[in-house]
Amino acid sequence: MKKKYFITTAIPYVNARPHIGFALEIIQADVLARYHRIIGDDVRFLTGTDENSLKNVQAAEKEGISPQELCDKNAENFKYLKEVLNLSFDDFIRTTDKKHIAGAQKLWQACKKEDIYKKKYSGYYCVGCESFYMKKDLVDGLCPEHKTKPEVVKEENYFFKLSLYQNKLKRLIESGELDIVPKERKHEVLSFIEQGLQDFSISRSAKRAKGWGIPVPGDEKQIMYVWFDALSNYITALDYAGDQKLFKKYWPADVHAIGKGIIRFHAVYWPAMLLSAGLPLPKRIFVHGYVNVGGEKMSKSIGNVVDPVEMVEDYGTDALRYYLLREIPPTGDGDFKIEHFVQRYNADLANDLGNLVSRVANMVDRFFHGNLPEVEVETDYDLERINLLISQFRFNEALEHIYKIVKSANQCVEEEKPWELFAVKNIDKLAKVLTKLVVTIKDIALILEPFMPETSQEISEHFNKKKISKIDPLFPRIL
RNA sequence: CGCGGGGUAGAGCAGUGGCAGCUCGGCUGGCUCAUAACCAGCAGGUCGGUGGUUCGACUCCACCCCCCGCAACCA
Repeated sequence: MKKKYFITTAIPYVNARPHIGFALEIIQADVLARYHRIIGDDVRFLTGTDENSLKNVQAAEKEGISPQELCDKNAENFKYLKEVLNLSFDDFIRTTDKKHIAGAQKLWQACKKEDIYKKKYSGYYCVGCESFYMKKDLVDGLCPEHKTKPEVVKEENYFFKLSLYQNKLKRLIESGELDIVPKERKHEVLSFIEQGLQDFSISRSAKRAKGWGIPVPGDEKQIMYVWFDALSNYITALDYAGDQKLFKKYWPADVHAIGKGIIRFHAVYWPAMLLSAGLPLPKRIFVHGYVNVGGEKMSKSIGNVVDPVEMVEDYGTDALRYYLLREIPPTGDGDFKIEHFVQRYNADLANDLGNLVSRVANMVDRFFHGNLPEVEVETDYDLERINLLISQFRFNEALEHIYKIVKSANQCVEEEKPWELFAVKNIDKLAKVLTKLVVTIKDIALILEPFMPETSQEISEHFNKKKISKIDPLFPRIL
């Protein structure tokens, strides 16, 4: 019986194009998914889009189309990442999908009756922003965006009794039953819980949401708070509201991959919702950091948003995958700089790996006309170590380790000097040396598969041919 | 005292109670199979500051300074 492995990413809003930060998240998840398939697990890898936001209504109005049309159009930008980034996700959930809407409502109803209650709420509401502000966020009592005086709006919403779950959540997280990686994030969540959990609003008035969103079951004047809606995607995608075949097979999630900005929703709200509904909790939450650009936070107003699609058009999928996985620390913040990208590309991909492959292919071609005699060789590198690092989410270190093997292969060429062996006609030794190099390259290709699937396949195919010919540069240098 | 992360070579980053390390860049050699690639070596650091624990602190503790996120709908 195969072990199942269910991994998810967060579902981003569709009102902006995918940026490099989300690319990091989904690529990390892809590495895990691919790795677990290789070790024989029954993998399901889910991603999708969060579409029930008021912003979509506003943007659609501007373009003169319906919110659904806008979402349909924008969701394509995210689905398209599958080709652009060579991702292996099996399912793509949209929060406007029928099965999602039904599932979110089912989850709402599955929550304990006493956990959901109505409460009057008042706040400062800016008509321009169509959102509430806390008093402390106002500038001289005015909306920071529109500089207008917000209305004091009183509204009755549904609340979730999060406070009830404080101790239970603390216990589950402390014990690691709900594991949060890395430890710093776990401590952060625990310290947040210890400060005391407040009940949170899980609905808003349908009028204020302009009717866009998932209606609260039994009360069409209210729609669900987007987080209640969005979080449920992890089970609605598994047909939680349908035949539950997938749900029974794959839930609970083995890993939720998320960014540090939404950890509270995943580590506190979501488990509490599941507890209330009597459903199993995810096993692990993997929290990555943010990708800054040139030392600054990526933002539209600064205009420094990096588009992964453009990067791939310019440099290729595997180059981007490699850079993000190697250069950005898996759980800390990283800095994206095109100069560093070029440096990594030239040094690691072109000079070390690409050139190794070229020189070895060329020597086999030149010295043996592509036909290596069969010889036994031994290798001495530790591939298990790399698997361990991947399973611990240490992608950068795993790649570093792989590159030690690449480096040692290049050293081996220098030490053995195959061209000299050829010159003195020491063919036995020459065959051994080149065979060892070919075996090493094939192993490198295999172990690289989760990180750079296309490159891995290209190398494997070339070196598994009966006749090994010269090969075109895998990564031409960027000048 | 709101929460969290960080300060190590020119740049980017690892790191561990016991000689400070990696990559890039710079310099010097070697090699010619290869994508002007590869290999060896050299230069470059008071490991943010102060105090403490210790035979010994970059590492542990305390305090301080500086940078960066978050502070309840941003991956």
